[in-house]
Amino acid sequence: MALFTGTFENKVDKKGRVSLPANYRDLLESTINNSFYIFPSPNINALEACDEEFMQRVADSIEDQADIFSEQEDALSYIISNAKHVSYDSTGRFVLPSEFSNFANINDKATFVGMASRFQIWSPDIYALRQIEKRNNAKGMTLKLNKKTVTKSLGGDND
Amino acid sequence: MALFTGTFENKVDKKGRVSLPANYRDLLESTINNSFYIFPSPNINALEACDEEFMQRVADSIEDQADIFSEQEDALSYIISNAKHVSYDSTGRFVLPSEFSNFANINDKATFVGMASRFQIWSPDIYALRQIEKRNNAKGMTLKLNKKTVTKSLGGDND
DNA sequence: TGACTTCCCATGTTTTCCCATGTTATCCCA
DNA sequence: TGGGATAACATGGGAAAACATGGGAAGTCA
Repeated sequence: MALFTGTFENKVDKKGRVSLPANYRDLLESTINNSFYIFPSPNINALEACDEEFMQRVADSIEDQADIFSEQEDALSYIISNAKHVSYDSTGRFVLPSEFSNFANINDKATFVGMASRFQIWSPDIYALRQIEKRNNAKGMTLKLNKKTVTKSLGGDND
Repeated sequence: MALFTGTFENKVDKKGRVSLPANYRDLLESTINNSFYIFPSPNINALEACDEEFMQRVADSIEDQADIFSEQEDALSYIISNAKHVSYDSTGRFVLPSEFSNFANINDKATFVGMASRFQIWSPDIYALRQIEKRNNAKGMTLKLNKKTVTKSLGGDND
């Protein structure tokens, strides 16, 4: 699975085109048609983006975890139904749909934020504020690392 | 998993290039593209670096400990979001991104410090001070080693 | 036909790659 | 074990490639 890391700021031109950061493109290169998915975040004032594999996990989670017609299903299907499948051209640019840039208050610049198996797209101003918060939170917070020898291979894993 | 040990001081040239200590390179040689990850430490005035396996552990741990799209997840993602994937060339050098050298007050020299499964990158001056502190703290301390024959927790693979 | 979208080419900047050099560490043989 | 030969390493600098970005032509849809 892709491992999106780092933060990048790119320009949005008058046509709504943005360069997808080059190393994100590398992580997506296995995908068909140089494409990925964008959807508005359920919780925050930003966009989320992911590859096909991740989106499939979301879809599978609906079937496995959520009772049909439940609120959980609502939340997950919100993602599915609002996700746009976009592809980037030979120069690495994609068109950020206007309803998405409106949603996330993105004007002439966009900040890409790696979130491991997916990434976010923010208005740089809004993200700058969030980043400070994030660092402050990170200071106090402890993350217990999983045991070593992560058994990706065993299929039936142990949690 | 890699075992980074020792301390090394290398020069940062005007292009921001630094030689990764040769024995660190050996430890990373199995990685794709001779690459590793750098991120600002959440707690100290230095940079942290690790291989892909370690970063994947961080990602997996977050996924296990926090719900997706949650506040908790967002805070824990500080490392991932700020980690840059860098690779070193055939002469063993990588480019230290300027935002990182600024963060860690690194100018023309950098100190590499092995920390077992990862390593740190310091401003030599700051590290020298910190080193004295560290030794003073260590003086009175007793340390209990793990049992020998490190059990790989999952009983799974030894490679 | 007009508005919008996609593709292609152009450009300046940044980054990466390649070759060169001096120094240090390692090897080898007497 | 001494000392020269050889290889490994850290470092400099220039050339080539990659990248982000702008603009226009061609294509598409209603």
